[in-house]
Amino acid sequence: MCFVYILYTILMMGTKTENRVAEKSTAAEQVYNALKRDIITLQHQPGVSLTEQQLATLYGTSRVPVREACRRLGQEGLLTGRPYRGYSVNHISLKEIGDCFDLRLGLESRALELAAQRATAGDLNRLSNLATIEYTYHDWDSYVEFLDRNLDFHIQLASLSRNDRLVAVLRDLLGSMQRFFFLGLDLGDFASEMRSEHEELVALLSSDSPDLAIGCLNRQITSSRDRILRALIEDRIDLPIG
Amino acid sequence: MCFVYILYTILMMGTKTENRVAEKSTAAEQVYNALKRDIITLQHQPGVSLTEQQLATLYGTSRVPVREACRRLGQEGLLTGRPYRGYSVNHISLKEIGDCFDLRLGLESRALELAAQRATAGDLNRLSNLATIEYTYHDWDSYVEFLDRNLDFHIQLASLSRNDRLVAVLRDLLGSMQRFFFLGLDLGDFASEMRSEHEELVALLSSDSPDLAIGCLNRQITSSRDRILRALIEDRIDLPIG
DNA sequence: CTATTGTGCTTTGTATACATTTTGTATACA
DNA sequence: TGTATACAAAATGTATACAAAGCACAATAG
Repeated sequence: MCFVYILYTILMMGTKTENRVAEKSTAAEQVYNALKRDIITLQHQPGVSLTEQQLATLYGTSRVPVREACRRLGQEGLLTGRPYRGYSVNHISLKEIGDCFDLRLGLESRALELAAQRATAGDLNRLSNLATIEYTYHDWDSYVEFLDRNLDFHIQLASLSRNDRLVAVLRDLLGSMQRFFFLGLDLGDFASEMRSEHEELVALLSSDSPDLAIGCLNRQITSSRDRILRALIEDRIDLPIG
Repeated sequence: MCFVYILYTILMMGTKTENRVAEKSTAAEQVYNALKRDIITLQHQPGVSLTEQQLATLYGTSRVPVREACRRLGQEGLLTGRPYRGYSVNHISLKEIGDCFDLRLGLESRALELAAQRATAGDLNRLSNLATIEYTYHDWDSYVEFLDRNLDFHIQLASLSRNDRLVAVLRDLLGSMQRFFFLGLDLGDFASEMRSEHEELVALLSSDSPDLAIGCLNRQITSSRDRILRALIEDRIDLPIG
């Protein structure tokens, strides 16, 4: 291994990853958040066409902030915009679900590998506070918040890798994957199964068993994917294949 | 393994990954390309401040297309924009180089793993055509084109995974990493060392040795990182650490 | 002398008017 | 009847004018 990289590795032990500050809400930011939420919760269903003017009146602003929001969401994989022809909400295909989970596996595995090398005891303590998530059955708002906290846990876990770039990519990916959980599934089952997984993961990390933790995470992500796929099939929810 | 995923896997064997069509050049697209090129080649040096108006006059257009280009480049990690305060070209720190290479390792490893399962003989033939890259020593234009083709090779290799999402992320990442090669290094050495690596990789893939191929790729990426880090140190190029 | 507040300048944020492109439709012609 | 062309409608792409926000610096009160 290159001696420079050893130096680099040592330096990284001490660096702090920047915590994203809450940015002040500009109109473009608000439209971005609202539109993203509405797409994720399927208020705008996959495949429907959206025009800038339409969204502008819907969210009470002009076309410019809408435009910016649409471009961002386009890059995150929730929208597709064709020049001079407007936007359409991306379809959720079986292929896309598989692609996203494959990518997620790669990213989170790598992040956890790095996190095991770099995380401190204090980091793990702070993380364990996020691990336990309350959830009341069949309450929609509660479920939305549960998903938010679940996302946050995975982001914070990845942040222990101290790799800002990786975390940024993962944040976008997990954000757009939230949509999968709103496909008309029986949501209760998911939450109850996912609850204990976080604690298991933190425990393995705390006991300094990186390989076990990575295996555990892989099993969890894989089973999450399979839960979704199985539920889709069993509930006979029609999705495009490719 | 979930039975549904087995079905999914079989289906994926036959799917074709969409080839990105060359989009017609709108002004925003042109500014994006020009600005990206100028940042990568360090015409705009790391750390300098840029204003929308300044860029608009520089590239001969109005602020709107410039704005869009800046937002895209911001999301790709080349620029940082602070609200009401303009943009600045991101610094290249040792930490960022390390972060990017770590992420790249994770992404390309995963892609190659999938590619080994899914690629056909025809795919590998087509790829091997891209593997050999001509390069004339100490010719700047030639070196730029060499880097472009090197990028293309890695993108096409990753495309064999049939995972569009992964490819999109990798494309952005590798694009912003191009900048590392323009830090005033002796470029000739890099090119000559990198040339044979592609062929070795394709050969291992063709001989159906996925594990060897992944190991080979990992060594190549790691040594590429170390070449850059070592050259930076030896040439005494001052970079921020964190 | 220090801290705070106000003022002005710079730059982005937003709205709106206009240009350009795409696509569908109607019509003329073979 | 089929095809090609011209035109109209709808949407984004671009430019510009104005509003809002941040920051530096000076003036002022303590």
